[in-house]
Amino acid sequence: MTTRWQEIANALRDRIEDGTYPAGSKIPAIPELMRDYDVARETVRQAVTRLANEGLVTPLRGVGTVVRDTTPVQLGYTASAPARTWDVQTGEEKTSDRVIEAGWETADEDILARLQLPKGSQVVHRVRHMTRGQQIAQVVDQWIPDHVATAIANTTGDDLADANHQQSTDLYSQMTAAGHPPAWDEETIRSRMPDPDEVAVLELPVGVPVQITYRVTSNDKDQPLETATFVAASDRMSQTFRVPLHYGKGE
Amino acid sequence: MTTRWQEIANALRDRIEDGTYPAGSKIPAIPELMRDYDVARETVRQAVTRLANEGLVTPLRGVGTVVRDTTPVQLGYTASAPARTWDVQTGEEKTSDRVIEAGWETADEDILARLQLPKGSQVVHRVRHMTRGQQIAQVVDQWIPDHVATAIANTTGDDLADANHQQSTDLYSQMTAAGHPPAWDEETIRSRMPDPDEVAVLELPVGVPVQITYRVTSNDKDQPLETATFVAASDRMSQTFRVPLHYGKGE
DNA sequence: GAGTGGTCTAGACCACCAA
DNA sequence: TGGTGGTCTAGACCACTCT
Repeated sequence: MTTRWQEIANALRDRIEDGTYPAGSKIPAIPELMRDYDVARETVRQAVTRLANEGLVTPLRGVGTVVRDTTPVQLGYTASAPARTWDVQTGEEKTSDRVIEAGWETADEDILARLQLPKGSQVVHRVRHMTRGQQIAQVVDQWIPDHVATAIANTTGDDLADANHQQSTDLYSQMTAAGHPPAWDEETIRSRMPDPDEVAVLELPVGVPVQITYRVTSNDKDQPLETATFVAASDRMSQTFRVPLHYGKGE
Repeated sequence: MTTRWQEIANALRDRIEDGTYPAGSKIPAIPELMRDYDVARETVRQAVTRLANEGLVTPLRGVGTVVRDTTPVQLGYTASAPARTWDVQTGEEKTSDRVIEAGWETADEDILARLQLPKGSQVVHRVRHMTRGQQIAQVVDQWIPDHVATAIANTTGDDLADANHQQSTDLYSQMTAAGHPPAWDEETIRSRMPDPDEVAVLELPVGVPVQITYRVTSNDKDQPLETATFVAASDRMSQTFRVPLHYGKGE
């Protein structure tokens, strides 16, 4: 059984996918769809809302319902991509990475587990915003254990817990300088629909999920040096990994 | 300005998050919410629909609107996790990996680019379903160039283009046996809302995005041996990568 | 059968944008 | 000012589940 609003949604989706309504154009206005399909306003709205939740269109008050550009981000299949890249799609937009908040805090249970620290441990907590163009593409929560942050402060003079003290060099280099070179990290990726806070910060359109990355960075003795949680707008970010395999060499 | 339905959605979300309505329980029925907030039926439905689209609840006809278990999948922060794992969350459920379709086809533009093949090249195309428990967790589309598939057929006798010919050994081992050992792969991950087909195949609840992985596997001369597109239900799958870093050793 | 959610209507009012 | 989408109502009927 397909309902009335599903019929309408399917018909509109077909026309979006076959190019009848190309990206940037508008689908017919609600009153027009009401006449076309001889249904009530709310029925049309149900259909349009569905398409919005699929990420296909963005309704704009006073303007119309415009078709979004959902071009797959999968451009740039160069075999030599770096381990972690921004999307190639939009080319030369300006990117930045700013520390918004920083300070000491008592780590909660989750962070303690990730960093393998005893209960009550102090850590440096930093919040970073990574932007591309005018929009925030990614929010990063980062935690660094006491002894690592202190070592960096003593060696390089950089106070990680001070948001105004902008570090020019990246954290991994600072760790290395402080005698804690990172050897590997482990990244776990999942995605889900955003909560209202995330919608606000990332300025997410309806129907765009967030991609979450949990990272733990460790040294060559498998001792955690840092952990971070990345929350990325999935229409602005993708991640690429290069994974070494071990075949044909005695395995 | 917060609208009436947003108020209701926010109130319900708060109670879900603070544990008043724990996972598996039901939020109040629509008629009850109508009385509580003194609004019309559609207004309540709007609020509930929103929560469903956020992935927090699943309305069930004849039953009620139940709170979904959104426990983060981030369990198992063992520093020694394998490069690619199923979620640890649900423990010992049975998993399977079945070839649903297989055959030769002329590769389209996208696949040609990934495999660095000339126009008109023939490839083996396989569709696999990876299930956990009763549900399909992941759909895999896989393409293998002519010369690799032929080499495997000649060496091992396994016909990749035959869905009924179930291979017991995995593809990477078959490649290695056929003289094409894979050296590394590159995986690009993004996520988006599912289209209706994906909703049907993966039996996705409302509000659950799909996580897409594009993989290209290459040999030590950077020649592509295989490419695949994974479409995973993001509430059933997460991916973990272990990334080697290069600090403190002359860099 | 009683209770749940799902669809749909006809009409109203509001917020927003562009000419 | 006229057209766009967004919210809300009061009521109806339907599909489904459980007892």
